[in-house]
Parts: sequence; C-alpha cells; structure tokens
Amino acid sequence: MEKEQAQELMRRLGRRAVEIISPAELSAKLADNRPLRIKLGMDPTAPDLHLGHTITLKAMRDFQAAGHTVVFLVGDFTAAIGDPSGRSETRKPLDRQQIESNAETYKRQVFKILDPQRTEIRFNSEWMDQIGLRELIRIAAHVSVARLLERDDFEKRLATEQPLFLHELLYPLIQGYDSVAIRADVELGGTDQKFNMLLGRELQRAWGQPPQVVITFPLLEGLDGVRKMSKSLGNYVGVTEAPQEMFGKLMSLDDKLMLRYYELLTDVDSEQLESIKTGRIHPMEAKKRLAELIVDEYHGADAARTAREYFETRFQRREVPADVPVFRLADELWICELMKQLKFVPSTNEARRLVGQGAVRVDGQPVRDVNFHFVPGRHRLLEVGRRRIARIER
RNA sequence: GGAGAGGUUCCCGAGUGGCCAAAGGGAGCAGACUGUAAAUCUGCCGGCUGAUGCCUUCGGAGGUUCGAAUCCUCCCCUCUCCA
Repeated sequence: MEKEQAQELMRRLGRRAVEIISPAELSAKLADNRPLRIKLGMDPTAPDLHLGHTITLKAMRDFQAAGHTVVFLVGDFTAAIGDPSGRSETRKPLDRQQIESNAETYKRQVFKILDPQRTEIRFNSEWMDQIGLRELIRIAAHVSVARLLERDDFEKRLATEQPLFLHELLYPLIQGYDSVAIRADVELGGTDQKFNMLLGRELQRAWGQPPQVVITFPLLEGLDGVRKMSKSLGNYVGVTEAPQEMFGKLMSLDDKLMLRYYELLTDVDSEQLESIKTGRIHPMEAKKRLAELIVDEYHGADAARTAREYFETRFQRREVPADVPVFRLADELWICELMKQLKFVPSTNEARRLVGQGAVRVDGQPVRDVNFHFVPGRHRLLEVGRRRIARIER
C-alpha cells in the first residue's frame, strides 16, 4: 500500500464522508502497510439494495481498491432482534429461512459494487450464539443507560410515548461487540449508525483492541424528497431494477434533490455541478444526464441510452415506443378483467375506477364504458395511466 | 402490585347504539397543467358483483340488542404516574 494510494483513498473518502473519527487514527492505520479490516454490517431484513446503500458501499470499494478487506457481516443473529435505528416502531424478528434467503439476495447485490475477492463473509451468529448471559452482562456493563437513551430515535420514542423494548436497547451493544469479534479496523455507515459504531470503539477498547475508525456518510433522501430512502417507505430506487424503471423513477425526482443525488451518487466534478446549480443546463436535461449516469452504472451504457430513448418517446412525446411488452390473448375479454390479468391493477374495483377516471386507453382512444370488451386482433394497444402499457396480440 | 389513559381502514387521527366502509389530514393512484419535477386544481382511494346487491374491517373471544367501532364480560397489548 503505497503512500499515494492511501492519500487517494483519503481524498475520495473526504468527498462524501460526514465525519471521520478520527482522521489521525485513520492515517495511522493506513500507514501500517497491512490490509485493514473494514466492517460492513448488514441486517438481513430488507434484501433489496437501493441507491442509498451504495454511498457507503462505494466507499468500501475504495478501500478494497487500496488493498483492504471488507468483512461483510450478515447480522443473522441481530435480525432476530430488529435494529431500532431511525425507527419509530419495533421491528418484527425474522425466521431463520427468511434470513438466509435475504442474506443470499443481499450478497448477490452487494457484489455489484464490491470486489468478492477482497470480501470476507461472516455471520454474527457464529459468536453470538456462544455468548452466555454472563458475557452479555459483561458487555452491558460498559454502557450507561443515560448514554443509550441519548440516542435520537430512542429519545423520540420515549417522548412520543411509543413503546421501546429492552431488547432494542441491546441492539447497539451487539453491533458493537461484532466489531470486537471481527477485529474491525474501520466501520462505515450512515449517520444514523454513528452511535452504534462509536459503541464498537468503546467495547474494542474494553477488550484490549485498538478502536475502529468510524466514518459516517450522509443518508440519501428518497424519491419523496423528505424521508430517507428505504424500501419500506417505497421511495427507493433499487440497484437491480430494470433500466427503464430506474430511469423513470429518477426523472420523477424533485429538482431540489437533483444536486444532492449528483453529489452523492456520481463522480461529476464541481464545475459541472456548478453549471447545473446556476441553471446553465436545463434542469430537465440535467436530470436526464443524472438518470443516464446511474443506469449506466448498473446496466451499462447501452441500457442507459435505451432507457433515455424510451423515456423520451413514451413520456415526452407521448408516443408508443417500439419495445412495449407483448401479451397474448386468445378471445375477447372484459377490459377490467384484462387489466387484472396483466397485473396492471390489484383488483377489479381498481380497474373500474380507472376506467371511470378516463385513465384507460385502447389504441389511443379513452375507454369510458366499464363494460368495454377488448377484442384481440381488432384492438392492439392497452394503456392504463401513463406508466402501464401493453400490446395485446392474439 | 396500585391508579389513570389508550389500541380505529397504509400512516396520523375523529367517531361513544342505527344516517358508518367509518370525518379530517398525510401517503398513494388518476385527470388537468407541465419538464412523468415542484406548485396548484379536480376526482378516486376495502373486496366481490359487468345490473340490484352482497361480504370483510374498528386489539382478541364471547354476550346484550331488531341493530354494535360504539353497551356488558373476560382476555391480550401499549403509555403515564406511584411502588
């Protein structure tokens, strides 16, 4: 690990990190000339990786590029507790099978960004299952209750008279102890993880280990522009989503968030950011570029260009793109039933409503009659709202 | 252990015997406008029923009543204060 490499790493981290605790310790560790162990904790509850996760993951990849090792820690044990971070309510624990399949999915997605060659996969049940009550109490003796309750989310729960359970209080301790178990040198995470990560430092000290360096990264706001991106809030862009889908979702982003996405998700230089900020580039165009950059990252340049073209034809020019999904239909069918079979709507009632609201078009003509029948051969194209579209063939 | 408050549709929250599939807000969906942005306006927003209508829902289980989210009994859960 050359000096320049370490400097480059520091530079890249500095670009996005909110806080490094502490930079001096990090420099010292980097100067050690050995592969550092970078902890990546994963709570296998939401198996879909989204753009918000990629911020820390990319930082980890930067570490890997500099020769360090990422310890990908599957919190299988922890999942049975439920991370209360940023939560206003208690999480439900998962069963073994769910955890395993989630971990598998997560792993596959993580390696879209990380280098598998420099990743070590561990499960925290390895050591957590061995811990007895005696040991747990020993760990707990290092954290004062006041300290624990200072945490924003805990504090808020108490303030709003929401339930807060003892096991949730234990979560940070367990996450902290993971750092001891894997002898982490560095832990990266969102700012909401700061407390947990700092606790890791304290426990490491208590166990006679050099404390890990903690680096926090900003939390990315979701598509709603308000709450942080998360699957359960439905305001996310998943890294495995189809190019068109990704592009479309990103285009629906509030202009106000565009710069933030640029800063956190792309490597666009400050000069270009400036021209977006000042409006020299039309926001619409700037957003298209953003969407293209991101789609490119996960699906390649061709897919990105296609997605852009699709968007332009379909939504800007309101034309029918060439590659519309095609479905087969043998006989004529009631329009509502057809919509349901195509999974365009969850229920017949929903289909009825949409027809009533003039959202359904066949061959470009709005269908106003709920009793309309789609006749394959005579009718070809079904559109529901702006997003749902299908070609129907016999 | 004692005293009090409370659990309502995706979320918040009103509703204390029929007019309640349940006010209002948020989210979501659709339409207008537009840059599928924001803002704004309008409509929809449990399911089945292509007509009438039917079914499921107000923490759970029973009960009273012609009729229950609303009343009674038991149970489960949460919060606050006291211990």
